[in-house]
Amino acid sequence: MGLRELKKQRTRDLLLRSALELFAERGYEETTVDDIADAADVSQRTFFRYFASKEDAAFFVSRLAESRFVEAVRARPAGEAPLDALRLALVASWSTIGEAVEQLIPMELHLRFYRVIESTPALLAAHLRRATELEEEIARVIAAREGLDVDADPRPRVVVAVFGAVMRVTERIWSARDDAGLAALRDLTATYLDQVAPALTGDWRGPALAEGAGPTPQRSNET
Amino acid sequence: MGLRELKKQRTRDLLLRSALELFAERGYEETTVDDIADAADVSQRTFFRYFASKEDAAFFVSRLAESRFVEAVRARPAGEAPLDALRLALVASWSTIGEAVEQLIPMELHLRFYRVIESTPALLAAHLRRATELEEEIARVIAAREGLDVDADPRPRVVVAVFGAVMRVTERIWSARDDAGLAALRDLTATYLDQVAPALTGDWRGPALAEGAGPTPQRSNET
DNA sequence: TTGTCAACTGTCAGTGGCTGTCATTAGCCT
DNA sequence: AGGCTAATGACAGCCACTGACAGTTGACAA
Repeated sequence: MGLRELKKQRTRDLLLRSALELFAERGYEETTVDDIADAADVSQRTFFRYFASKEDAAFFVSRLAESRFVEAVRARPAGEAPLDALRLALVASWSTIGEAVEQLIPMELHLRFYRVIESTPALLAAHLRRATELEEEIARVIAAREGLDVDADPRPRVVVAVFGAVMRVTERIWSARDDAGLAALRDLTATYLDQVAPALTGDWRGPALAEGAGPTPQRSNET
Repeated sequence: MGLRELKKQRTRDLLLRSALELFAERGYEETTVDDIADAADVSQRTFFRYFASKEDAAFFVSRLAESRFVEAVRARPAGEAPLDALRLALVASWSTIGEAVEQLIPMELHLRFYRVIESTPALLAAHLRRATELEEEIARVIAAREGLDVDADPRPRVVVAVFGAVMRVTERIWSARDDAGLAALRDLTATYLDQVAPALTGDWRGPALAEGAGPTPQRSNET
């Protein structure tokens, strides 16, 4: 790799890290692109040569994680039921995603920024839009697995949408908690996914399975 | 009502109508706030005194519709299962929403603008964020119905999230079709809601119920 | 090594969304 | 009629973002 290439990568990395640190410290809206550029010792114009927008920088890490998850879904054996495949892909990609993130920035910073996303309307909106795009991509993967046409059969999009909805509820609850660590997110995800069937049943007198503000890890070590 | 009050209402109405018409005609991003203000013969500053943002004007009508839906959910008899209550509230509020919208702008314009939302990333993002806020509100209503605590029991948020997810998939598909009328949306909604259970089942060899690009109204007149 | 090309960067100017300020206008009330 | 106050317009300024142009620096061949 040439010197030029190396410098470029260093600049992008520095910009990314500076951006996320500033976002996590003082907030997204309170951080101007000029601030980020100054922190990385480049001009504002240069920032926009590396990132299409302020938002683009904010979701750079998420993009990586998402692509890993899609790969994991693709790698699932054909026999599994769609919803199982999604859940197992999530479990399987967990560590892979962790490594990929850590290659760019400390995981601690990523988690801290995740809470900024949830508490910043503009970022949350962008996050949700990106999530639906992801869902469309995954719906096509699921449809392909089952030999179906996404436009002819509603089910692929519906399962993926349901799965995604539960994931988002989980993220939301998790980010509002005090123990917003990786383990807590994994446990919460499992708990909420377990609630899909009970929640859709008319009979809510079934097991309530209280799992809320308190730190009540239900299941772990599923890797 | 005084003259002042009347003039204010007229101005807001004119601004709203001008905005939506311009959005529908030439696109959201292609329309500047100055354009809207000019069309309504006021200054740009005045536009921002009536609407907090360009986006705020875009979702003014949606806000009305959503509040009607929430009311409808609240009005559902306590005996119904949560998912049924949501679906029936939707059916029940259909006409009420229509009237409320028509009071502000022609329904045709509203439907046309709906497609602009889906095709404009910034608007779609805002729409999704607003949708999750709505879901939180409805989750609390559902929880109250069942005598549960939203933070202690995951199920209220999960059902609502699932319902919302299906609604959004429906909107998306609907807006991409040629016959994007009210009746088509109603039919599509019913079709997709019917697919929740089948989609979550592992067995996808069941009834495929092909309903896609083609104009294939499945059920109507459920009012 | 050196000269040339292409890539990278900084500077500057400009647009659009949005806000604060202040003077002016116009409805309201006595 | 005249004073009070809400509504408005005009102006200045911030921030995200973009296009244009010029200067700098790595890459590569002679």
